[in-house]
Amino acid sequence: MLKTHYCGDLRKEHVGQEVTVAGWVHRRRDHGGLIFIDLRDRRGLVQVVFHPDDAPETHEIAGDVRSEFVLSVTGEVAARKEGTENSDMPTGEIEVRARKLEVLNEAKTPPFPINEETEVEELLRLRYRYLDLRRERMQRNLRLRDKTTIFIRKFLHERDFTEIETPILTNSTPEGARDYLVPSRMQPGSFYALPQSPQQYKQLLMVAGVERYFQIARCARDEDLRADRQPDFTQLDLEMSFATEEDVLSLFEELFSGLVEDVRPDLKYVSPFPRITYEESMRRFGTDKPDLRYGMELFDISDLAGSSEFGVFRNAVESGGAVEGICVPGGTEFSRKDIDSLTTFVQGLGAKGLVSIGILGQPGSLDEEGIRSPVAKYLALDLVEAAAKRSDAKQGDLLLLVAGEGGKPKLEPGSSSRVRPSLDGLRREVAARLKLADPQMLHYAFITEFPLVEWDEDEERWDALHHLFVAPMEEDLHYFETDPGRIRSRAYDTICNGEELGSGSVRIYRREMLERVLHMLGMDDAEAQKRYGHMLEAFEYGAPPHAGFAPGIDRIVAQLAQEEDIREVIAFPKTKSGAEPMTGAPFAVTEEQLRVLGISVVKQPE
RNA sequence: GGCCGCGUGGUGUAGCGGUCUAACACGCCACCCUGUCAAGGUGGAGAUCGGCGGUUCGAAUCCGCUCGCGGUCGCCA
Repeated sequence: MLKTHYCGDLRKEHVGQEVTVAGWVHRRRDHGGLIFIDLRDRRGLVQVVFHPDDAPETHEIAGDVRSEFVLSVTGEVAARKEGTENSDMPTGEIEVRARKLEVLNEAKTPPFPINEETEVEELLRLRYRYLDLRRERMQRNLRLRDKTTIFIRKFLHERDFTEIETPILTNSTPEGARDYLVPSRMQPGSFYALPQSPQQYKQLLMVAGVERYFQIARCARDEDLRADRQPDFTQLDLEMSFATEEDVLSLFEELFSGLVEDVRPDLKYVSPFPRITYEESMRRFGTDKPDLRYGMELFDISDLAGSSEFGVFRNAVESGGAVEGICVPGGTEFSRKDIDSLTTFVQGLGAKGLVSIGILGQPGSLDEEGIRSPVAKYLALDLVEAAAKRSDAKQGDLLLLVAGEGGKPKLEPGSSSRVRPSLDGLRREVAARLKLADPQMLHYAFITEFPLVEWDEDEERWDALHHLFVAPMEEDLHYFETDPGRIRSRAYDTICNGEELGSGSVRIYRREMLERVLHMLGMDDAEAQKRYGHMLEAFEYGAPPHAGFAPGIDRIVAQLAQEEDIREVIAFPKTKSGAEPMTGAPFAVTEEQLRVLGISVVKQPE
């Protein structure tokens, strides 16, 4: 090695030793005579001093050194003089008195500061990702990610799981997200797909008798991106034979708890993890991934609003819609402008509007003076009292209500199916404005009993909500022919702080059941055989009951790192348009490359 | 694909119709400086305001289109 010690490791005990350290120039302080250089490596910073009297030539070289130069410095570790110690640095009690300095490489002035945590435009950071990753925050995140995967592997190996790799070049998934396709040269016109998840392989590993499998698996889905979605991402893929929901959920509760204690012992988490059914979650929070760090649960006054004088409410209910709301603690403090902006906000989510009712008086004995609302004159006092009671409103709280009409298309503003999504968004927005969520808290929970299928309006057929291999709940099997939308599945999600971390289920492991589901989704035998023949066949050879789970590593690490965006915990992420600004991917291929593959590119019509 | 936001020296921001010959901080360059640690001091270079078009006597500032980035809805089994 070109160094004997890491910069950040030097301490008082090294005083008197001659060491060679190597790293990057973090900062230089040139006093004309004395020169100080903070040298940085992966372990931290150490101050190097260049005395003109100690080594004049070395001192002279140090004068020409600039930020991010790569140096090798040999010298003696010395205790700092009385009064010049720096208690802010772990190495602050000592310094290296440079005897010899070698410039291993020079560096241009970086396009953004490496030595401080300034916000820099993300595109620029990605273009120079190798410099961005040199910064402390990114180094910390990369290490945290490493600690996370180390923990997971150790935890699962201790429980007798086997890590098994599955193919990167695989088959297209007929259902689900859009595939990334890879052309086959040897079979022109045929394509591989990158895995959206190793779902089928892991079930086949169960048939193979592995019993306990996991993989830290790379996956790819060609869909539009978000702060929590990258085109290629990593998930912890896991499957267990002879397991029930309880086995999987308790395993993951233990895993997540242990993980927090191992890598972020300074953060809090809830124990035990709440388990909430899908139906309950939708009713209480309007979403299947609620942020449980604060209250403001939804309340429903549809039953009362139907007889209201207020046309917006009455029409909503009479058309089969709903009137629901949340209660903002202390919300009467909101200004007219605050409420206007919240109205605009929910309209963006498909609500027709927002009705606000400030509770100025004491609930239970409200009079006209006791409520403040733009539509006060249409609202009967007993309706407001009832709403206040259901939401447990106190004096000073603000009720925010959204009404939606039934029978409208799902996405049309004012549709009843926009009520809960709007209130979910509103709840998050208000919580963010009032800072209701404890940033030190990781509020994990499990959501269970998802519906098995949902109606696809465009294709006019039932579609698997999760995927095809989710086992339906035994007691709902009779709905298969009568009311598929009511079939509950044995699927579950893990959520944390309002984000979905991953999902899983008890699987179908019998041919008949898979066929039954495929038929319900409108697939005939020939089609089923063509697409899922290998699964149907495998299930005929003694497939054991099994269940699995697949949480996203990127999201888990982002939360542990307290980052809002998974790009902050991915070494080389892509922009929203799927580009990778450093390498320039994706790129235009040559005619020759296309010819070999038997592909011709059609210009997109304008 | 829809909607919303942003795009000003190397970086982060200010300016939002004329006095902008574009300001501030950091960085950069030069000189001074032997105990600093976001060192200090003095001086200096550096942007025509993402691009195109329009409105106007006059545009960084207003409008349209476009590109890029981001957020969100659709989408993401």
